Amino acid sequence: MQLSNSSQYAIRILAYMADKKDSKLLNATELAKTLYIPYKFLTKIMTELVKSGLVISIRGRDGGYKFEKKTSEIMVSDILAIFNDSIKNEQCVLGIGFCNGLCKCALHDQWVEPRHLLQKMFQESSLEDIAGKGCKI
Amino acid sequence: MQLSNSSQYAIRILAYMADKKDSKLLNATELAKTLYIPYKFLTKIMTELVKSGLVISIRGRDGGYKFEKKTSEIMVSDILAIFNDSIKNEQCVLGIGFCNGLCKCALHDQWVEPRHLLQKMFQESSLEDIAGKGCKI
DNA sequence: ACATAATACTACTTAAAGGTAGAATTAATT
DNA sequence: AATTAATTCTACCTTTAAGTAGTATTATGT
Repeated sequence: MQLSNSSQYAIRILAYMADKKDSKLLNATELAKTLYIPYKFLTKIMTELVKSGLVISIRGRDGGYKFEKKTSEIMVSDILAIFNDSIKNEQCVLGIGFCNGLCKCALHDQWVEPRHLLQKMFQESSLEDIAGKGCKI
Repeated sequence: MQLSNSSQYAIRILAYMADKKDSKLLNATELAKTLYIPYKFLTKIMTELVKSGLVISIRGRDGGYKFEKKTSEIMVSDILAIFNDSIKNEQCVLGIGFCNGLCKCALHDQWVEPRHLLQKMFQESSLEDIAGKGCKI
């Protein structure tokens, strides 16, 4: 019952970047060291974030990453979507095919509220909101 | 963001068994067919449940499984514990080492309430409560 | 032009979850 | 005693997530 490592890392990276958004560019080496994320894995994740249009990359010497969009416009749920970690309404806690009003799983009724709260949490938290909150590690 | 297959299967199996608890014994073949769970994987899971003391197995002809404890005394959280799927208080949504009051992750404050609701859901749902609710598949 | 320092790409390796196969064991019925 | 139908054990296979390695590409500064 947890997010994938990629999602966790991505949120931590972007929250850190949001905190430091005054600085022009942040490069992979610095991010990896600061956040204790394996360098090669981090660059893989960053490339995903670039392809998804959340951040821009500048290659070559003095290059690095910066946001493409405003941090107030990037929600945590947007990040989860990139790594197929979204919590969908149809998602059944017991993994049965169709879990809705007609045919619902044994835990369906209990699951509705926590799921909704999770969705709300991810959909309503922007990077601006969470920037610089708490520790990095 | 979901339970392991083993946990999902185990809950579905036990909820079904709780529903049919009038019948003396339920065997793996019937459970696998009814619940559309791969037979061999189901027996593997059942053996875990036996070892954990939730159910008793009777070997040999006319054998099968039945509950060791009352279904009102088995909570969903007990099942999750068997498959290392419990939601713990220390569990950080962003996977950082120590996420508490002193050093907390960027999403810590938002995570507290959903996590608590999830824990509550699992800790307060007994097999008796969820027996026979909804569909099986 | 060249050296340097950065990202991007391709491919591979490792670890864990998910699932399968087959033989061994057990117990009831005949 | 033999047959049958059930669980259990050991070992393996498959798939996916996680992580690594090496090279190619790009752009800056000298």
